[in-house]
Amino acid sequence: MNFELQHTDPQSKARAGKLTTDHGEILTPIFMPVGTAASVKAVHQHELRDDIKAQIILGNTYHLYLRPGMDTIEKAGGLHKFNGWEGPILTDSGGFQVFSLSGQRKLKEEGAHFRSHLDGSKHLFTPESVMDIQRKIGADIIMAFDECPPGNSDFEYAKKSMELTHRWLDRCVQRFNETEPKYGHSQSLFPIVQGCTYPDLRRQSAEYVASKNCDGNAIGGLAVGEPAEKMYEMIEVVNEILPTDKPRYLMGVGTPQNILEAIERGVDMFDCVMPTRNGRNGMVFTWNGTMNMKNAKWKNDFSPLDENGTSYVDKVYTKAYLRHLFHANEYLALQIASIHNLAFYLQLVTEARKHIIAGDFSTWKAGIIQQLGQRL
RNA sequence: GGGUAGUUACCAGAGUGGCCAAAUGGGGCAGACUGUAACUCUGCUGGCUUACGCCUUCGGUGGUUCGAAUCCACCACUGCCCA
Repeated sequence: MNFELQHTDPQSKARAGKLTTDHGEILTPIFMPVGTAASVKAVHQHELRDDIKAQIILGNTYHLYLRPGMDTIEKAGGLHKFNGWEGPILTDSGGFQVFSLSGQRKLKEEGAHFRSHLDGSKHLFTPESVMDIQRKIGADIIMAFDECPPGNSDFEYAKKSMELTHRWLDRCVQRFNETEPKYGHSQSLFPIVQGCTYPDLRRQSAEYVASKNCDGNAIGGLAVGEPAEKMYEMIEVVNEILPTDKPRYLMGVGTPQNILEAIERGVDMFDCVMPTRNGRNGMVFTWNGTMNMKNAKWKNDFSPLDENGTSYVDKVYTKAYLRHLFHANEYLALQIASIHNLAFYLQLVTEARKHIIAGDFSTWKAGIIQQLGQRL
């Protein structure tokens, strides 16, 4: 994998770059649609590729390990073959599930013991097993196994958690270096900075992560309950330390505003369930703010879903029609909203990239943030 | 014509003397959602009120009772069965 830093915004830390994988190029900053269970929910691959113009999608170690299981993924020839997505894929390590399914897990030095949310069966994830699983899944970018502590963790817990994540990182790197890709294309391991909302811990973690000299670096443990300003502050602290010649991935973030703020602070890659999950729940993102498509106000609004949108769904379907589909509980509602929102998120980062290259990112961003804050 | 069951809020449907402005669904109106246990979850849904609370409701009218959606009488309407 190769990363080329192409432009840096003169007014800020925003960057434009090009990431090259064996499955294709990724122009940054980029948003990566989340496809947890080998599927970006409600969206076909051709829509992702041709309409949304997704350049890379996510999969999830925890979910794929439980179902369909590694046996099936291996027999399929890896995740790319299994789900028919020919572009780059990144897999999350399951560290976040250890956090979000916290009622069912026990953390130990060796790894995380947890129960399946599907059938209650007991499992153990270790840094080594998670590397092995991600070799079998075969994503282009794989993530280190970390602990993601809650945003309101106290310093002592955050410190212990970070140190555990660092020890796990050593083991991930070692296992990664001892093993080979299975399907003829290369894989890169990204380590994850933790440290909660404590600048000292974040610095320490960023130093540690940077010292591993991996192909790219991730910032985890943000947008987990802390105020947005804290998140921005942590991004600034961390990006002072993470190398500029490697891509930086802010995990799980976020709102369009969050993404623009993070781009301005030097982040290159994003993923978030928001466009898809919130879309399925009726929320549509536009340049002028969000719309709750279930609301009565759209009942007889026959204007296009989004006049400024780039997706075909924006012109073909009206607001009134989408509202009707949500009320009628039609599957098409989920598809339209998901496709629109993902296309919007990709348009957002594509526009950001253009303005970084044009050299007026910060000015442009300030205006856009204003518009995005509205509730339509 | 005879018998029988019923009539409860937008709909369906519990409730059969006080704890009932009335369970529960659905529908409706809002809100939430950030490395997806999520086509999910939360709140509201007679009127006035921020709230406490007050007022008007359970087919209609009249009655019994300290007190009625609940008991009685008559009337109206509906379903089913028999002619």
